[in-house]
Amino acid sequence: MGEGEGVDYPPKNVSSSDDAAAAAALDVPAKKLARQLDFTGSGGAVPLPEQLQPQSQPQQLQHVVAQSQLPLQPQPPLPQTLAQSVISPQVLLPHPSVRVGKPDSPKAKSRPNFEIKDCTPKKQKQCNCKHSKCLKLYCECFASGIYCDGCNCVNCYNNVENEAARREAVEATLERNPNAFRPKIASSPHGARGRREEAGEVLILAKHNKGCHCKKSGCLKKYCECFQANILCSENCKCMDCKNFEGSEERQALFHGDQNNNIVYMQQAANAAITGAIGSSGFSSPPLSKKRKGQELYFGPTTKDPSVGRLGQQANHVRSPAPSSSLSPIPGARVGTSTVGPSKVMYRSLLADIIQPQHLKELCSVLVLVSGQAAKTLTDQKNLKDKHTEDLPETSHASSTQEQLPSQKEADDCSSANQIDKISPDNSSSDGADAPKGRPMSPGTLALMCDEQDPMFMATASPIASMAHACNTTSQLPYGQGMTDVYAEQERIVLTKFRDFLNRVITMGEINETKCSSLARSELESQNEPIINGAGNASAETTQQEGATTSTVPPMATSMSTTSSLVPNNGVPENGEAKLEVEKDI
DNA sequence: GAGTTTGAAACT
DNA sequence: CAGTTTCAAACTC
Repeated sequence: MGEGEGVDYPPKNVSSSDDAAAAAALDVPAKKLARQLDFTGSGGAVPLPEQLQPQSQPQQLQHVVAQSQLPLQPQPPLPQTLAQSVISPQVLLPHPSVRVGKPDSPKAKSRPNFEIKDCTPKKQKQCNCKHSKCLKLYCECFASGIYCDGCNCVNCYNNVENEAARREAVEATLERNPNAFRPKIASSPHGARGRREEAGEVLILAKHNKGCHCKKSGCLKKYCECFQANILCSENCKCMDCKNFEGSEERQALFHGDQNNNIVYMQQAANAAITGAIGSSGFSSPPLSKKRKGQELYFGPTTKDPSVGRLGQQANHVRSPAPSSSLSPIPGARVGTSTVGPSKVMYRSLLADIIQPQHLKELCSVLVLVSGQAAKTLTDQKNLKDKHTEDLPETSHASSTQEQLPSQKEADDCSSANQIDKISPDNSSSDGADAPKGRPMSPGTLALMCDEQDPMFMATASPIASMAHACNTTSQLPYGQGMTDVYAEQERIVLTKFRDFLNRVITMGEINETKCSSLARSELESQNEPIINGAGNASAETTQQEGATTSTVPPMATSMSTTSSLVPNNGVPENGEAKLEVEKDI
């Protein structure tokens, strides 16, 4: 069924998109809304772009609105963007639902929309609005910038048929709040290096722009936008009796007690492990902007002044995570290395100490190098091949020859560019916006490049992106298949190398696991005490590892020193140069 | 599935 | 800007 078809919606007062009719229809059911719309319509001063024409296609309209109102806003979480840009055909705003997602409606229709979260298809939200006509922010679809489609709403105007009314509503909403359609959740601008993903949390860094105002839910129910977005309450919040802070017993109990969350928890713990593996400890320092509501008591429970209470909480919490840990009856739930008491079971990533930041840089360098070399090698090969065929009667090969020559130039550019250190995060400015000038990216890649502004990510991505950019300043699509092959080869090699790297990491982790298991087992035997850490039962057969439990695992630096080994062989450069010389000779 | 609770959005 | 009302989602039974 199509968008806004009668099956899903009650009979509309307006079946056409006639503006006047739509406006009239709006007047019928709710004068408030009519007034609201008149208010904006008469204003005419709504700072909406002139491109916002009634004749605009929905998507166009949305892009226009989006561009006007969402210029520099922090990007929403990636999955949302992916969902919107790749899947949803009725994308209305590029920053749709940073509004917190809504779980599947129990009344889900037979043909639900889908969105992708973490590459997992998921039903799109479906509203149940009755009185708002889906033209107010009450409506999650409207707020997310999407048309209602397959929703259970009544008297819905958030569809193509009522585009005029909808547009007015958008204007009205924007007039009230220019940021109404902007993401509610923003990544912390300072969290890039302080990033830590606590077990049971996904978006620790993210922060609700406006903050919640919860009073009774303790911010531990989905009434709370922060909780629903899976982020901690921040200093932006004005909530009361908040339990959605780092170290909260209730919060941890919530995550740990619910068996349904176990899988999620494990996955997130794995994320934490991976994240924590970068650096010297499993968990890095606590986040800087987390409050501790329990300490509001010290400032007075009615303290609503953020400048006092929040900051106080914040400061207190930042300086001493230990108290919260000591308050927590849940051992090992999540502890920083500095907060672990002797009786606590400390979780430490099996990858701790293995990967160091410089290793990532090395990895990036290698990937860039390999990619450039692959491009050069491939184009050289093609060139040689073409050179040979050039001698033959020129027929259909002419075009392919023309393809390859510029490609060769690009390859050269790449190789030279690769000699420059492109690891610098400063180069991260080459985001998706540059993509049109550079290498055509897959939608997914493009989405990644566009939406992920995490400096760390960009530091990783930028080399490839900048390389692609640097390599394609002179040519692009016109050269078609030839470069496509090169890109494919580059991608293949880079991914292969990255896979190899990950395999190494996994191997190192497994070694650590084995040793930890042995240690746990030995302690178990010696102390006859239960080991809480799940690693304890990992392998009882690995007793041959006993005796080496105190030895340090070979640091990743060792294997990373073989980062160069990620390169197929060190002779590749020479090889490439040799081929280059051959070409010059030709 | 109906009724209640909750907090954001809208309104005064 | 604070207080109130409206609204729809979340939640409970």
